[in-house]
Amino acid sequence: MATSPPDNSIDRREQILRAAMASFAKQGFHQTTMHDISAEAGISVGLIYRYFENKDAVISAMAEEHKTDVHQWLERARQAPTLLEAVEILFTSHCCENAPQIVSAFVVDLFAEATRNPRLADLVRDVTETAIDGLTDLIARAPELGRAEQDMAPRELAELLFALNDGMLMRHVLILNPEPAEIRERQLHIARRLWRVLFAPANEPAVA
Amino acid sequence: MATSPPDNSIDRREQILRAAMASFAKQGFHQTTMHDISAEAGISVGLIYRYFENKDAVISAMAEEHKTDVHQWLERARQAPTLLEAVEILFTSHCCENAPQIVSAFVVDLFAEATRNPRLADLVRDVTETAIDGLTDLIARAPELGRAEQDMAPRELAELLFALNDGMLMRHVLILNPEPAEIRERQLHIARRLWRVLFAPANEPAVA
DNA sequence: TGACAATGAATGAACGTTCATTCATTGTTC
DNA sequence: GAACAATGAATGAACGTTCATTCATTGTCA
Repeated sequence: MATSPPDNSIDRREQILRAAMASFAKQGFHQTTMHDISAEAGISVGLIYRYFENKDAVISAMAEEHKTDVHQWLERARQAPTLLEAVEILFTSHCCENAPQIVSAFVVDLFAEATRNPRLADLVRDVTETAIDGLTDLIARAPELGRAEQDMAPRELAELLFALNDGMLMRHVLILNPEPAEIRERQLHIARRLWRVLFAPANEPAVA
Repeated sequence: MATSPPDNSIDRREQILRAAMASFAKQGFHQTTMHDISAEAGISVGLIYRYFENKDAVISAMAEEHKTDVHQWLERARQAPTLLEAVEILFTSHCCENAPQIVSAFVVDLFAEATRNPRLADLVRDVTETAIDGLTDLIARAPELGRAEQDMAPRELAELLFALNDGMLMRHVLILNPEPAEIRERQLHIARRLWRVLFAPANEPAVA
C-alpha cells in the first residue's frame, strides 16, 4: 500500500484535463462550466483553480496537449516502413478506439476558437505547419514515384493530404451513432485510395 | 415620394441576420451577446425578439440561409460548361470578395455547434449530402475520362473533393491578414491541380 | 384639410439566472 | 501541529429575455 505518491499534482492536472476534454467534446468550450469539469473529474470546483489559473488556461493546456499528440503521430508516421503506411497512420490518428468523436469534436472547436483567440491561432498554425513540413519530408524521401508527382511538388501533396484529413475530421462530428471501427475503416479506405491515385507507380494501375 | 414601404419586416430580418453573421464570425455563437447583435445592426435589443423567438432561432435562421447559399453554388456549378469550371466554382464559393474569412469562420462554428445541437446537425448533414449528390451527378455526366476514375467511383471522388474543400476552409480561419484575392487564387490553384490529377486525360500528362 | 384615434415598430431599463472565481473552513499526512 | 490538499457556499458580473412606454405613421371622420 505504501506506494509513494511523489508528485500527484501531475496526476491531478491530467485528471482535470481529461475531464475537461470529455466535457468540451460534449458541450463545447463556452457551454462547459467549471462545475461540469469538476463533476466529470469527481472533484470540487475550487480545486481546479489550484492547478489552473482560470478557464482559459485549461483550454490553452489542452491545445498544448494536442500539439504533443500531433508530434507523436508524426513520429510514428516517420518510423513507418513505407509511405503508404505513414499516410495510413496519419489518417487514422484521431480515431480513438473507445471514444470515437472526442478528438474530432475537440479539434473542430479548437479551430473555431482559434478564429477569435490569436494565441490559440498561433499554436494551431504552428502545429499545422510542423505536421505539413514533416509529411513533406516523408514524401520527398519516399522511393515511390507516383503519377501525381509529375504535377505536384511534395509540399503541395502534403498540404493536400492534410486538408483532406481535416475535412474528413470535420465531417466526423456529423455522424449519428459513430462506430469507432467503422470510422477507422473509412479513413483507411480513403488513405489507400488517395495513395494509389497520388503515389502508385504510373505504369501499374491497380484494379479496385 | 409616396414610395410604398410594403413589408420592411423582411428587410429587418435580413438586417439582423447580417449583423448576427458579422458578430458570430468575429466572436462565435456563444461569445456573441444579443446586445452585440443589436449594436452591430444599429437597433435595440428588444427589436430582435420581434423577429426571432430567441438566440437559438437566430442561429437556426443563419444555418437555413447557409443551406440556400450552398444550393445556389451548386446550381451555378451545374450550369458550368466543363467539369473543371464546376470544380473551380465550388472551390471558390466561400471566398467573399469583401469579407474574406466571414463565411469560413461561420461554417467552422456551424460544424462545432452541430456537434451538440442535433437539429443543426441534421441540417448540416442534409446540406452536405445534397452537395455531394449534386457533384456526384456532375462527375458522372462529365465527358472527361480521368486517370483516377479507374480507381474511384464518382461518389467517392465527390466526397473527396468536398472533404478537401472543407479542410481548406478550416485552414482559412488561421490566416493572419487574409487578402481575399490571394485566398481565391490559392483555392483556384488547388482546384486545377486536383482536376488535373483526378480527371485530366491519362494519355496527356500536362507539364506544370 | 385639419383634428383626433389607432397602430405597432422600436426602445432600453429591469429581472432572474447562470457562471467564473474566491476564500474561509475542513480533511489529511508526516 | 505544521504544511498542504480539498471542499463548496458565497460573490458579483454578465447575459438572455421581458415589458411598460414612446412616438412616427396611417386611418377616420367632419
